Amino acid sequence: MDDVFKALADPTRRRILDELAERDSQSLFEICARLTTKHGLGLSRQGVSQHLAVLEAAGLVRTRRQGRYKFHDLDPEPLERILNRWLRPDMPENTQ
Amino acid sequence: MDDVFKALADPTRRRILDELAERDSQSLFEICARLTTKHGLGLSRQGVSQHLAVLEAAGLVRTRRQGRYKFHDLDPEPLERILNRWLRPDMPENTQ
DNA sequence: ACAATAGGCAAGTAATGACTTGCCTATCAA
DNA sequence: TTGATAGGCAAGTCATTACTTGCCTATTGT
Repeated sequence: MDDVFKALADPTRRRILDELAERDSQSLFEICARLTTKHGLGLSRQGVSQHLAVLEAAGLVRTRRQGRYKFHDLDPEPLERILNRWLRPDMPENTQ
Repeated sequence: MDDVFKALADPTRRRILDELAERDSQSLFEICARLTTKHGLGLSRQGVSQHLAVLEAAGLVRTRRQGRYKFHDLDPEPLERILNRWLRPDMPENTQ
């Protein structure tokens, strides 16, 4: 749980989630290109790679290797669990 | 919006939100006491005060002065807007 | 009035995090 | 098999942030 909040704390990572929400299964270079063109973010490939690693560690992004490509997909499941922590106080199993 | 994510990034601040979700209208000293006793967190009064300021700036906590006391209340509204960002992609006004 | 209580302000420190650069590995196409 | 493409690893820098300490203001009880 801690990892999810920390992952969401950075605005660039939130942009990446936006990007993956809009179009699934993008490679690292695709994400790089879109961040610079669509969102005007100019940061190095390695910068984006590190952000993706954080998102993956938090369970917000799932990856699959295919040849020399690595595709990234959004997984919104951890967000739903967050939601239940303070918004649905009636449920018993909020032990995060 | 940015402030909300940054506020949620810190585990101590999340504990404070937990505490306020459990019992509303606590003063700074009450929150300090509960953090140390219930959650085993040992940090200074000023530390807690700064955390509360961050939460208040993010709109997650509302305060009201009453004599020499300042009471704190949880406001979950920003959380709802945050989570709609990736969980409900159908809604048009997700421009956060 | 005075001491105790509740809280605020500001500066300093130590740790965390974002980002870059340089180099290395793996896959594919010619 | 060689060159180009996709990605990974590791160290270094710079900014942010969490936390403390010391001192100051305001309210309350005796």
